[in-house]
Amino acid sequence: MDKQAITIYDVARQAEVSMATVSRVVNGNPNVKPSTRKKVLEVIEKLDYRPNAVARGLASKKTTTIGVIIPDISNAFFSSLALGIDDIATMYKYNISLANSDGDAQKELTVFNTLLAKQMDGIIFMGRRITDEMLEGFSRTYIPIVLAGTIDPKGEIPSVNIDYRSASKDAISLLVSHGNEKIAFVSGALIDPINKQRMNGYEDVFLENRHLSYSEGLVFETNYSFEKGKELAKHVKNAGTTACYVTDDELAIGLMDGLLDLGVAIPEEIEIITSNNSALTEFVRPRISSITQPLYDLGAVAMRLLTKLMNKEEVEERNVILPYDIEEKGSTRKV
Amino acid sequence: MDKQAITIYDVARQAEVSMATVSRVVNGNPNVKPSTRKKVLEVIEKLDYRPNAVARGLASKKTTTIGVIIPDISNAFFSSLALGIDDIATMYKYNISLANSDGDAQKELTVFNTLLAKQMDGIIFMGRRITDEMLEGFSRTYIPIVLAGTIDPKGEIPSVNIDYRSASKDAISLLVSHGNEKIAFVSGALIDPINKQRMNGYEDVFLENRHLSYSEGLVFETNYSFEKGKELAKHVKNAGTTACYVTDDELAIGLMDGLLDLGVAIPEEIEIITSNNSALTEFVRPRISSITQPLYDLGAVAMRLLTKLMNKEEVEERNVILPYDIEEKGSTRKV
DNA sequence: TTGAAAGCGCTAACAT
DNA sequence: ATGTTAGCGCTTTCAA
Repeated sequence: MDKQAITIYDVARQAEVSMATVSRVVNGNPNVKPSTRKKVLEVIEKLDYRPNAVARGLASKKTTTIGVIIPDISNAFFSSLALGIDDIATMYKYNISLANSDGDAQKELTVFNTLLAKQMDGIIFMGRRITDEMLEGFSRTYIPIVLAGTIDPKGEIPSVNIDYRSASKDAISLLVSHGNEKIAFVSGALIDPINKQRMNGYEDVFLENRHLSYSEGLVFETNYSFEKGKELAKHVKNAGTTACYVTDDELAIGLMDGLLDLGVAIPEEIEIITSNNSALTEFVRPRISSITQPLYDLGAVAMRLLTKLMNKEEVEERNVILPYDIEEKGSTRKV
Repeated sequence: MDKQAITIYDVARQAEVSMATVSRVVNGNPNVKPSTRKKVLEVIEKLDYRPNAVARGLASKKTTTIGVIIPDISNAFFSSLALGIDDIATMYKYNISLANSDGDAQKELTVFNTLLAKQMDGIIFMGRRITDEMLEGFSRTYIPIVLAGTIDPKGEIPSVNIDYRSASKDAISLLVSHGNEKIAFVSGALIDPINKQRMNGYEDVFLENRHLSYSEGLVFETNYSFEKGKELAKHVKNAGTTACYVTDDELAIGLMDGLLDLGVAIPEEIEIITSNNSALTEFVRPRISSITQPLYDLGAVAMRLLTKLMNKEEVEERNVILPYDIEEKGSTRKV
């Protein structure tokens, strides 16, 4: 027996008005005489009536719910974005349907489709890589989609990011300015567009500093995890590098931990700079220097952009680039 | 113009069958002749028909969506639970509506109500404290609710937890067995039921070890954050304690960092043991010893319990207690 | 300012 | 095995 037995019809009957009037009251439509509004409100109160959002969604074709596809909710980077998304969504009275994709292409597609079936008003997609199938799925629907902290190589989907290429270039240039000549590039999958951009930034540095020579032996591709970083430590050390740019914080922390185990002094012998400046970078000793991305804002702005798209407002820029900075902490030398 | 213009009716017409038959095919009802099933499937494919889950929800009174209320999505403890919830939810074909509450009582109430309005089939609640209003809200609805990693002092709401009292007692007893006599209890809000239980465990230790005397000066109440832990370091040191039990990992890491800054050797001079064994405890040097809670399982089991409740299956135990353990790492001494 | 009535797209008896 | 027919609870013209 559902307690949710009271419908708009019950309220209408008891208040001796039509369903339409109740609907108007509930939706704050001004075209209601104050006295009848009052009467309706009283009955609503008395009956403890709660509008059924599903019925409303069917009738109005709006669910006031947006879908969020996230690779890993327990990952500090993405959950920070999610927090920003949630805050702004709440501000604009939207709810969030959250779906973890494990970064699995098949699962992304599946959850995307169920999100569509559930009539989301919009979708925010986060992922390290976007498959062509996914892109095609995006283009086959008319509901607005925004990428947060996620790159569409074709630049067709509205998105919010920082300039990863320029950021990594700056980070690495900083290391160059410290006199480092053998700088390692420690990254997650190089096929990921975001890492491709970072790699471009790495290469840019060589173009500007002709005395440096690019060496494949200084590029390390692995997975985003503490353990992988730790495993990599000896290879990084053996490569004779004196500084590393790392594309993920956990990876960077693992790398540093491994290097410390090998007796390497950080930052005296090897400098490290990472990419996300998540809280983790503040928890370790020494603190890890990092590119600072406005993680929360990346999510918040993406959500704000989505609201505009959902309202069919004009948006001046569909591919938003947020500013970054570099925070020098304990894992890089003071000069 | 919605691309989602094709309805079950369109399919029915083109396939020259009734809506009911299409519905049967879509829902895998076996009472359909293979040949007509095939025909319907073809039309579905051709038209790229996707069932509207909102309409289905209205008609069937099931949304196959569950609500999840979480204090902070970017907190390692809760997001680990969320991951477990999501995995099992996906396994049982449920979607998740996620709502961040900031641990704010008012917001919890608000999101709970919108979740009800959106006709969730069930709700998983996580929070550090449950207000009476919230409890009353829970009791006013018939949809199943499960608490994950969250304590209802009255024990009325189905829940999944570990035995926090016993766990903290064990952790502290370990510190006693190392010869410590002044053991600090460093906690978040003592009013939170979970911390009350831990406090009880702390007190239990004194009952069993008459040579120890309880002192208020050894109980530190603060907020869950790295900074607060760091601030607390000097007070903890000045209190002359030689060991601390901490109820939160970030707090513990902050405390350790602060103590290290003060030149205190960990674990030689002060031992630390924390409560959640999140990945963070592995990132710092020394590694932090911890009670190990099955975080993922806490969420997974809660979700599994919820599915049973939603299916009106008999459940033997509505208040599930999962096992814990203690992992001795670098912040406690080997004996 | 209010009401009547036609859907929204689907499910679920009930027939056949 | 298939079709008919009511709804599900609400919004939204269109009239009045």
